[in-house]
Amino acid sequence: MFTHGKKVVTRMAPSPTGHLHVGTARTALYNYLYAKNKGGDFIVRCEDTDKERSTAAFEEEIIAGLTWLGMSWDAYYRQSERSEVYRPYLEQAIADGAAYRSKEDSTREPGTEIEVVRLKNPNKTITFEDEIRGEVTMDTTDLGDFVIARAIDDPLFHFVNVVDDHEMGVTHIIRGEDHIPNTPRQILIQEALGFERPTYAHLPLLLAPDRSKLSKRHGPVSLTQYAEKGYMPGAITNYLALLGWNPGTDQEVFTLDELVSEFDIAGVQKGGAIFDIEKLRWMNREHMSRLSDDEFRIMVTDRMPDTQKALPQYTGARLEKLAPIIRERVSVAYDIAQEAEKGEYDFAFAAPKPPAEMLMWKKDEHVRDPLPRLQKVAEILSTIPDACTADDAKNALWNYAEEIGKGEVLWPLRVALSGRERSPDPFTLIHILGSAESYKRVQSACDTILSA
RNA sequence: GGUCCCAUCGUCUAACGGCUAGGACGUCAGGUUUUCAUCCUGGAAAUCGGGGUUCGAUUCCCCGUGGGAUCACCA
Repeated sequence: MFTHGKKVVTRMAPSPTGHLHVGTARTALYNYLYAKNKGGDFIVRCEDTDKERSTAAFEEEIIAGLTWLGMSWDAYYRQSERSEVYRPYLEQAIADGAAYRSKEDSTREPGTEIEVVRLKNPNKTITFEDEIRGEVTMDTTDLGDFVIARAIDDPLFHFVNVVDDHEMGVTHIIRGEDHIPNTPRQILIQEALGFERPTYAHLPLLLAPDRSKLSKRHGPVSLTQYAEKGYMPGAITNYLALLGWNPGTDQEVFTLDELVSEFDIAGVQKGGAIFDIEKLRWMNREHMSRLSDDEFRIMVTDRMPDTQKALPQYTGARLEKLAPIIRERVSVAYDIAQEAEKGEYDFAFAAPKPPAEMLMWKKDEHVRDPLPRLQKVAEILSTIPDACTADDAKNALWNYAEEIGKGEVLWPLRVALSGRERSPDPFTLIHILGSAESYKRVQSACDTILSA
């Protein structure tokens, strides 16, 4: 399996200074998929050296988010607990003449003299091979002797990053293309320290619909917000994987395990990709359609608002029969509550009281009195068992509907049962409500017409 | 502004010099034994521009244009 003898190690290095961004989740995913596809290790390294901005809550959110998405790591590090590993490397670099101490006026606190450590820049051109973009060349001269440590025991990002990647045996650095400009200076540090150069792969960025960098002002960008809306983790990893990568086939729906076996860095796109919420919704719908009836029922029960649960005819059994109807009308779990609050499913839990006007089938020029049709329907309803399938109901009513005219019979029936202009078909409604309740509702509609 | 990256339907993408530029989302139209939804079928929709190289460019090269990233004693 390891054709080159060396075990693949990838890492994701988030800094806990903000919510877990979907772009960060995607970077983590690509690292995870690549490592697992190669039978290697995926490690998470929390870059929390910025004491001012790092919080335990954000770190917790990152861990929870990755776990929720189904990713697991082979090692977890926290830079704040590794401060002692950097100093020897820093001292070595100084001893080797690759870096030097420099007393300067602090930029952050003017007037305060500090002793920073600067890298002695050899001022050369760096060329590195990017797995996604090919050869990238940059002149490091304009970087100057850049600062690698604020003090001998306070190393900066680039230095820490390079040392950690080396110490942790990271073989492939897969990260956002916003890190391309950082690469030459990190390579300079590697060379100063005598480290082997890892393989680089810079991912295209996630963009907002206006092609600018995806940020808060474009809508939800934190993973938590999607989780709360009820997006399925498998749908999110699936969508994120396809945003910038393609498997080379027309398959679009994948489980996480399938992604692991199909993933290939060669299929990664170069250009930035717009985060399209509509396609994510479609993807989520695809994943929801693969849920078992039991799984979906649990989701529905969980998302149904209390106002619905308080309705007079609300029962678990009724909800279970309604679930398939809901499934074909929503794309995300959040839609369930949304639709329910709009009253779309009230008919299942409370008897409606449609006005006489609504009971009339108006597609036809000759509007006829729905009363006799409903009376006949009620009569038929009384002959079928309460627990019936939609087909049972259809078989019992179809001949009469055909004889009179389908719209003339089915429209008033459907409105009598649902109280709405638009709803599932009447046979399905009868199945959900039972023929006894259906009978009552039809009778009630007859009363409405009579008293109008 | 300097440096770097990128460029196929509105969006995500396929076609790694060779059929009529394919698929998906969205959209539009028709059908699915009343409405809505689902589902099915069909349609419209793209190679940024200009030069090369070649028998032949979406594809390779150059220039332009456009978009993006980055220029810390943050990460």
